[in-house]
Amino acid sequence: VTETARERNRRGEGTRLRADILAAAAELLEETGSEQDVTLRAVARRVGISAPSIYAHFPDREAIVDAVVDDAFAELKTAITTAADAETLPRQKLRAGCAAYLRFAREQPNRYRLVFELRNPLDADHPGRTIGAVRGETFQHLVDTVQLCIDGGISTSTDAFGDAVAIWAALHGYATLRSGHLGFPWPPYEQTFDRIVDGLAHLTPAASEA
Amino acid sequence: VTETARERNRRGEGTRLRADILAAAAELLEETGSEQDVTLRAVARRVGISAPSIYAHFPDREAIVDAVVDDAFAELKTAITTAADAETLPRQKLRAGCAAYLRFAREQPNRYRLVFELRNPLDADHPGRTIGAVRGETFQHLVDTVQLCIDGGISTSTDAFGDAVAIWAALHGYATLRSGHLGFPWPPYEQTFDRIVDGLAHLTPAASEA
DNA sequence: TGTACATCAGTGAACGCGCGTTCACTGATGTAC
DNA sequence: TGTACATCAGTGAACGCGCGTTCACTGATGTAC
Repeated sequence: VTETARERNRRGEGTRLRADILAAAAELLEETGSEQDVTLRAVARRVGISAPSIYAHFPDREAIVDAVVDDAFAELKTAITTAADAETLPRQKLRAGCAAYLRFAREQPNRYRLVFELRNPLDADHPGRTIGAVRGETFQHLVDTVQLCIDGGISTSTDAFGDAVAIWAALHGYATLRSGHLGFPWPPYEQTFDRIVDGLAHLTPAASEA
Repeated sequence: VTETARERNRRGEGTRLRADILAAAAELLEETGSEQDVTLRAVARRVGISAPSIYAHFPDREAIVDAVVDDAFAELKTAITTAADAETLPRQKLRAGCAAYLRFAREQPNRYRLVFELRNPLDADHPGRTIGAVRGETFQHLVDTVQLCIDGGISTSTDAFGDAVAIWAALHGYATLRSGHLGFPWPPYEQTFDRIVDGLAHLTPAASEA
C-alpha cells in the first residue's frame, strides 16, 4: 500500500507534520482496532514520509498512541458537554450527554475502546500515565447532571455519585458490547438507552416534569 | 526467562501436552493482557518445549487463542449456572448468577476481556468464527432467570429480554471499567451491584418477597 | 539586487530483535515375532 | 525371553518478515550582508 508522497513543509511549518502523524495514527487505530498495529512504520507510510521523520515530533512509538488517546478523550468531553449545554431541562441535559457519549463510541468504536480499555491510566508498566484531569472533569459533569435532576425533583435518587457510576458502567458496557457483537439480536437502540439512563438515574416518568 | 524443562510424555499421552499448552497460553494471556503477546514462542517457553512442538496440537498460533477463549467461556457458563442452580428463589438465582459473572471477570480480568472484546465472534477477518451456541445459551439463561422473577411477582418488568440486555451491558461495563481503572474512587462493590441488578431487572424491594 | 551560508525538514541504509513457520532429524517407547 | 523395528513425541537450525530505532546525510528555504 503506497500512499501518495506528500509535499515537504515549508520552513516553520514543521508542526503541521505532527498533526498529520496524529491523524494518520488515529485512522490506523480505528481501522485495525489494535493499538499494536499502529506501528511507527505504518503511520509513516500513511502520512507519506519516512519512518525516522516521526522522531522529530514524538520521542517514540508509545508517545504517538498516548497523544491519540488524549485527543480522543478531549473530543469525547467536548461532545458531551456541548450536547448537555444545549439543553436547559435537567432531564434533557442528562439524556443529551449520555447520548453524545454513546454516539462517540458508536462512530469511532476502536478509538473509544482504546481510551477506556487499552490505555489503562494505572498501567503498572507506565506509572507516569495517570488518570488525566480531563477524565475526572468529564465524570464529574455526569455526577453534576444527575444532581441537577435530583435538585429539580425529577430523580428519586439519593446518591448522585453512586448513580453516575452505574450509568457510566452501563453505557460503557452497552457501547462496547454493541459494537463488538454485531450478530446479537440487539433491541432498538432507544429502548436500551432509556432503560439504562432513566432506570439507573431513578428518573420519574417524563409526564411529571414541570 | 527459562522455564524448567518438562519431562517427555510417554507414548499415547501426547494429548497431555495440548492441555499444558492451553494452560500456559491462558496464564500468559492473563499476565500480559494482550492477545498479541501470547506468541507461539512465549507459550512454548513457558511449557518448556520447543516452538515447533506446538504444531502437533494446533495448526497455528490463532488456534491456540481460539481454544483459550472457548475454554474460558465454557468456564464462565459453568460458573454462572452452577451458582444460579444452587439457589431456589428467583431473586437469589438472578443475583447469584450475576455475582458469579462479575466474580469471573474480577478474578481473571484479561481472560474475561479476551472473551468479550478481542475475539469478536463476527470479526470480518474471521468469518468462520461464529457466536458459539454456548454464548447464546448463557445469555438465554439470564433471560429465563429474569422471566422467573417476573412470573414470581418480584419484578415489575414486562420485557425479560430487554432487561437482560441492559443487565448484561451494565455488568460487562462495570467489570471492565472496574478492573481497568484501578485509581477511580469506586463505591463499595455491593452497592453498584445492587443498583445494576435490582434496578435494571425492576425488582421489587426484597421485603415483599413471599 | 546578488550571493554565501545557516537552518530546517526531512531521507536512506543499516542494526539487532522476536516472530511464525518449515524442514529434516533423533532418540526413547512400545510391539510383533 | 530377546530383539528388530515402527512409531511417537518431540528437537535444532534455518528462512524471511516487519518492527523500533540510530546514524550520517541532503537538499530546499530563508536570511545576513
